[in-house]
Amino acid sequence: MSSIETILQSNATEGCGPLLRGTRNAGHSLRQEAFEFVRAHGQATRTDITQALDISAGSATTITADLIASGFLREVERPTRESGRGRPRVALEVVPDSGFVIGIKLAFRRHIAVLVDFAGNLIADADFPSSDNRRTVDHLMDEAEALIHKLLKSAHKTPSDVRAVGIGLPGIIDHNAGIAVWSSMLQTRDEDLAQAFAQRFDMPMALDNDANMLTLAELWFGQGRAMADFAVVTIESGVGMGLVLNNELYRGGHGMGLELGHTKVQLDGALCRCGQRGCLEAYLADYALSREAATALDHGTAMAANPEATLETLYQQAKSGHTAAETIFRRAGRYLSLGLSNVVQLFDPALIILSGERMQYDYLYAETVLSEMQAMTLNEGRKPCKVAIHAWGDLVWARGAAALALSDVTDTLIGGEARA
Amino acid sequence: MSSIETILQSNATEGCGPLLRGTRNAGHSLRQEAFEFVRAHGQATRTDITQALDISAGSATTITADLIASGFLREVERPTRESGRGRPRVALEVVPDSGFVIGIKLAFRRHIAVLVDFAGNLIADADFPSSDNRRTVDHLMDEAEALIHKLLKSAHKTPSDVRAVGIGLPGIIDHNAGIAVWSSMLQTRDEDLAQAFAQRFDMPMALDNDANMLTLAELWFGQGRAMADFAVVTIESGVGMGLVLNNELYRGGHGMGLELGHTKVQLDGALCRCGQRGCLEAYLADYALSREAATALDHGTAMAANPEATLETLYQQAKSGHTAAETIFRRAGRYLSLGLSNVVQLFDPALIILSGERMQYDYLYAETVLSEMQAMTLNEGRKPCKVAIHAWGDLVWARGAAALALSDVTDTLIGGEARA
DNA sequence: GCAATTTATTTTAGCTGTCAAAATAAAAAT
DNA sequence: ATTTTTATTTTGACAGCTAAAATAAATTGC
Repeated sequence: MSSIETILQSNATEGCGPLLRGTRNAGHSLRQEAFEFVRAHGQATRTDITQALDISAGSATTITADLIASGFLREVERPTRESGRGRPRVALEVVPDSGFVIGIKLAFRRHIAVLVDFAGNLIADADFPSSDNRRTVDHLMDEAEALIHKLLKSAHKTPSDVRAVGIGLPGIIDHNAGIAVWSSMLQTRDEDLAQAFAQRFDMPMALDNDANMLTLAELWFGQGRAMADFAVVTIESGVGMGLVLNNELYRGGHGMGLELGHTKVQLDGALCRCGQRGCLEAYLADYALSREAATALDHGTAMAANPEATLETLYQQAKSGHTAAETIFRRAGRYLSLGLSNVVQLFDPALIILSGERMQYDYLYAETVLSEMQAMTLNEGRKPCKVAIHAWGDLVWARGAAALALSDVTDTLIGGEARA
Repeated sequence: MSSIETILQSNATEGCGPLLRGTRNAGHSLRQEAFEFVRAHGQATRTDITQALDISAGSATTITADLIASGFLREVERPTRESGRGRPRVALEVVPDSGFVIGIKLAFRRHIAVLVDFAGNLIADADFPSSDNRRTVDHLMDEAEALIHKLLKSAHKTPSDVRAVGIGLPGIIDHNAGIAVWSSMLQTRDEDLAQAFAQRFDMPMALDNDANMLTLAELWFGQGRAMADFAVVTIESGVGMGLVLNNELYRGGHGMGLELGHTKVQLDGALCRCGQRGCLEAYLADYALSREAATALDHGTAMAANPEATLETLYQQAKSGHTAAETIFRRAGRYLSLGLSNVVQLFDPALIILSGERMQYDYLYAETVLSEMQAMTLNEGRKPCKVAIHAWGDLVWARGAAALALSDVTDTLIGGEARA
């Protein structure tokens, strides 16, 4: 049995959002818990709620009645099941159009946005061309504005239908403050995007880095839903990581995300974009592979139009037996094993999800890489960490951003004072 | 200004236990919160509680009255302060002898135990000789029993005075299950120590690994008290780490602790005790240094009576300018920098505390090591991570174990149903 | 088809924890 | 001695639950 699991498009069972939140999850009101339980399971009966949240039947009635009155839940028409005696349970579900949120991924090449309803359904998506250059905040906001307009237009919605917006972009992002401390897309640092956004739009906005978006997507729509602790690792232009601890995204002590890519795997090792030496990224990222291509391949072949094409060529060469090209991927694979084993050693997650476009280079996630990783982790009596590969498309990132918006809006709308 | 801070004996201000638990800490009852607030601050007035927990003055009265009636709190006699007009606040404090707990560190060479009262005061300590060999669970329990007897006798207490026991020992420990999955001290694996303990004693027992004990000690009595996220790194026979996230000890996804020592810092690197190559430990731990001593020093000098003596010799040589010996420490130092920078990169804690006996080898924590670590971490706009060195004695470990017992017993006694 | 049985949900009455506001206490200032 | 100030306690009310009784809506067994 392989320990790898490849999932192409996880159109999960039903519902969205973290499952399994063990017993009563402190911090939230019962009202919110109940709502989230129903949303997580797609549909659920009052009795289910009674049992899951460990509350009395009476409370379930009161709370759900309240949520129904507020327009967030409704009873399902069609009968739930046939079997069993006694009064049948009647299922509840989230009213999908009780609210909509937008998730946006800002990136080079193109920006992507999705419109998601309150039940987590994808309603529409849109994209917008993006340059490869650094830009001003103002320019970025122009792009976001155009993207949002395009999205809303295609879905026949107006800005007033949108309850919140989640935005993900690469770089070091202070989620709490809504500040882009540093981003490869911006010309300047410490930009207050929350403020910039608020000046143009009248919707709450949540900001985070792209790796966290992806992790949220896994937590809300993917395999992480049933998992209390897991890590997501992406290899793209850089190496990113997101971490879920106790069903919640962990953003590090200062709320700015984690940097697996700049973890050192070799003293005085390969030169990294960041100027330091021996970073994991310097062995794994696009530029790390393509710069070696120059040495391995003929100059003509190697220096293709752009780095991506170079990489593609290199991959084809390796596939067809070119020894030097093979070696390049081989080493990258070994460093990936090492990096993953370090993650396991330090967090002991139940699952690591490898995600991102570059997962197509199967040299990187071949069975050997995974088994090498297992071999490199001390395994005294622990369950070995599972590894899953998710090769899903570009929309996920934006869906993760939508999840961010969704959880924010749930907190304020369902949990907070303000009731619709 | 140096970023290092050396603390010899932190007889902190007053009180014990985590400070600063931001706003109302979900999960606990208000009653427990209030008790913990008073304990954390040594003493606190009702008004302090009102403000800190953001509750009404009336509630503060009710809750404290209840805790006083239960015998856990009492009013402080001597006036709190002189200044100010109006009715003076009257301070409350934990009744120290409303309960006692025992903390035990089981180790090679000697076991240590401490008796701590409910206010966190150290009442007594005791030790007991221990062999350097693996032993049976039964034998280990014999030793624990003897140690507990000795401790209680010296303090003129009986087992019935003890509300709980915390035990720390090296290895892979499943805290939740109370099982020693693997320990260097035991002959066999997967030993159910919780059960073995319950058969001999009539007190609740909590088990954890030694690095976590040390971390708890920092969280309860040391510098970590005011810190929501921090890491503790120890260099002893191995390299251990404990992590506090959100004011709570993080034990990893499977509750068995983290393994910084077996994090890989070099592909195909130095051979580690665990059988793998390139572990951080293989560059830092006692055995890693002393095995190189054989090469660096004269055979006669190198192979001293025991590894510790060897290490001591090596250190003296390095101090007095022996180049090879210096090189050994130098390299260890650089790998320490690397290991620490990886911790920062992955967890982004506000503070790393270096702890353990071996901190005396100041080559390892010299200013250069620290600055090298800073240089190795990507620092785009983040606050640099502070590093503190704690050179405190052997008792800390046991005090950490006591903290474990204390927090357990607080949960059940103050928070739970059972009221004294 | 009708009563008995079973399971789900709603109603009811009551308890607990918490709050706001008023009352009381204990000091300093005048 | 009186006023002012601040701390604590008392009081009355309410929100959020719960347990238990009542009601609903099926199935099963005659």
